[in-house]
Amino acid sequence: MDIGTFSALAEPNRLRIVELLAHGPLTVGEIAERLNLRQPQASKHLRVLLEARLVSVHADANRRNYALQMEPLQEMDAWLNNYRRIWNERFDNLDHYLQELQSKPEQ
Amino acid sequence: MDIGTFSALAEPNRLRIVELLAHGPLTVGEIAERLNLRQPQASKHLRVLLEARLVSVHADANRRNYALQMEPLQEMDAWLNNYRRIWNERFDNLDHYLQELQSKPEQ
DNA sequence: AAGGAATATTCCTGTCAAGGAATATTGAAG
DNA sequence: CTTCAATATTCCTTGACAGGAATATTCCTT
Repeated sequence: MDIGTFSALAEPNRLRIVELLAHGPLTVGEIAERLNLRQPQASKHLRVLLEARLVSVHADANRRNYALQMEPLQEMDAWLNNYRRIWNERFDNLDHYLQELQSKPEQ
Repeated sequence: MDIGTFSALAEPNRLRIVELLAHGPLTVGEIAERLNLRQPQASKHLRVLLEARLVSVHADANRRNYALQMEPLQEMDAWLNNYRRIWNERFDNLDHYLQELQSKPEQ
């Protein structure tokens, strides 16, 4: 698991940017406006997200369109797989326990 | 999505602690030993993980057993759901594209 | 060529977090 | 009650990072 992903998402404004870009690519100005950020800060946060490969840029003349990149999130997803096993096991144990209760209803 | 989870995991040693605890609860000393950390740093990192609810403690006399807690990871999992939709869509699009190619093999 | 819009970068400052070293706490055993 | 083992906490220093303000860059328009 690449820690850069966690670091990038550990900042409130950057997390909001990611969630905003989930609905489609946006320009720096649009992001700054919707999140009530000053333009330089928006740029800086986007730079960090870019280095974490969480977004990509596509220059369109004066403007720059930032789009969400799924790879780091997919990596997170894959990383979580190890833990899903664990919490499923625990759930299974609970399940077995409940079935035990069912099979001996009045004890 | 709780940012505290990302912040806690954004530190290499803490991520390693979490991955270590995936195999079962451990004591502070065991964690420090296996990760080549000094005991105070291990304690401090565990404190952060505790505040992020990523681990729980169970005092056993002199020792303290730390165990992984799944809730924050499950929350991450739920948060990722929004994005799984997106990358599945894109995969579907690619899929359609490949089928188009198949239906017009020699063009 | 000049001006303006969109964006990036730089400099500065304050805050926060991490590691090292030392020390405090807690519990068990003699 | 003293000692020792396991763990937590404190103090200190250093480095990273975020925001503000100002400035640089790039590209379009006229």
